Amino acid sequence: MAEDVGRRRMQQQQQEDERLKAAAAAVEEGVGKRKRKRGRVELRRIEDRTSRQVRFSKRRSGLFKKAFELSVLCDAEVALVVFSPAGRLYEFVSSDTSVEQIFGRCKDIPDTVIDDLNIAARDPRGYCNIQFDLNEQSAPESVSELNSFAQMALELDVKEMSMAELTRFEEIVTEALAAVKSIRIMKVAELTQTEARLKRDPQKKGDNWSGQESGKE
Amino acid sequence: MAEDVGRRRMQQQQQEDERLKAAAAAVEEGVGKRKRKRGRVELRRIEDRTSRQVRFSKRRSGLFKKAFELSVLCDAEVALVVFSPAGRLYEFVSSDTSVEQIFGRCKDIPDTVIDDLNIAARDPRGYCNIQFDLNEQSAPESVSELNSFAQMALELDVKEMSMAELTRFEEIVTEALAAVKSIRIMKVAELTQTEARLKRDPQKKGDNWSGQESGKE
DNA sequence: TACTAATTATAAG
DNA sequence: TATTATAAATAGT
Repeated sequence: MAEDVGRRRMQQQQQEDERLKAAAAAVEEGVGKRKRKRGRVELRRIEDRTSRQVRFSKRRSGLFKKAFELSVLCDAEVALVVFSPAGRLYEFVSSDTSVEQIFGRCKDIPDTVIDDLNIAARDPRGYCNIQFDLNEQSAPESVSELNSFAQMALELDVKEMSMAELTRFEEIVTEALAAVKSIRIMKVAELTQTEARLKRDPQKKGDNWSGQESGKE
Repeated sequence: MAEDVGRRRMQQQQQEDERLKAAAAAVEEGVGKRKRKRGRVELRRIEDRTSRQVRFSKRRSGLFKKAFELSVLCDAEVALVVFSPAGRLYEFVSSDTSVEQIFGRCKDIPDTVIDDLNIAARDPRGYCNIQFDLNEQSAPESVSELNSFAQMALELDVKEMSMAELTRFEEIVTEALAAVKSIRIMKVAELTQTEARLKRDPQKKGDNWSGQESGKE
């Protein structure tokens, strides 16, 4: 209604006003300390080490979560590899394919589009058979932690480890433990949900996507 | 302070109330069409093709943007590959490296597949370097536990585990952690002895585990 | 780590 | 594609 519209405009106006006020205040202050507004960031490398670390952690979580959601919601295959500035590896792969396999498929496909962000889109032509059984219901972060562990477990020889390495390894096992715990917790949640679902739809028994394409929607 | 807390709770309560109101209103309306609230999504595959396509497009953009930002802000190396449900390939790589190069750093493990929830190897025996024959004579119980863990990590499919198995696995990881700790402690003792010896015969070797960052990321 | 204030992302239209 | 109400992510504490 008119009232609604009016209120909306007011809210927007309010926000705009705030910005202007803040800007004006900043100018009037004439101070060089530009306390950046919350939530906003300049898109450039964060110089402060600690700050960078913290943001890396937060944004990494967010990124992996998004990747996971995309894979589930849209039935897409996603492979994500991130090296922290410290060189730690985090990875996520949506299907049961290996990272090698997914990345390997890129080689044979010619570039079609490349935009300004270094994002390339290619037309696979013959590679359209995407059939997977998504089972993932878990947190990507935990998963990548677990992967880090697995990788180290494979690469390292414990008896030859230096103290630093051993200490690091201990950290990783700690992380792995956390990861397993979180996976188990989510499993519990999952089972709880399933239980609830079964009460409503006693027929559907799980998220089994295979051969469900022509079903009722 | 109590006021603060109270206010916070009130805000939360308010949000909750809104949801409940909306829900109640919907029910009272007696309309069967449950209009999902804007912005919210259930984390499951979108059945409707068109809708799925649209969301894929939007979310893909968001994901790539996030990946880009992470790489710039946090100086991280990022490689992202996405196959749309239609089979089209999108990729992003930070820096000037290629996808293959970035990924190459992950796969020093021959014949081994590690993906997000699958921790598996075709022939673990040949590649698992974790051998605790360090002190054959006095091999503590924890060591064999750790071997068991490594074995399981290689052989088991975490996402397929039942609750019981997952719980057991968690126990084992816990034990593994204890094992690593004890090994490290032994190492400390060992180094202490060595140190004393080195005082007469100085020949130190540095063990630089580059990229040491305290804590988690 | 948790919280709050803002910014962003995004589902529906 | 643009709009907008909501939900999420997240910068700064």
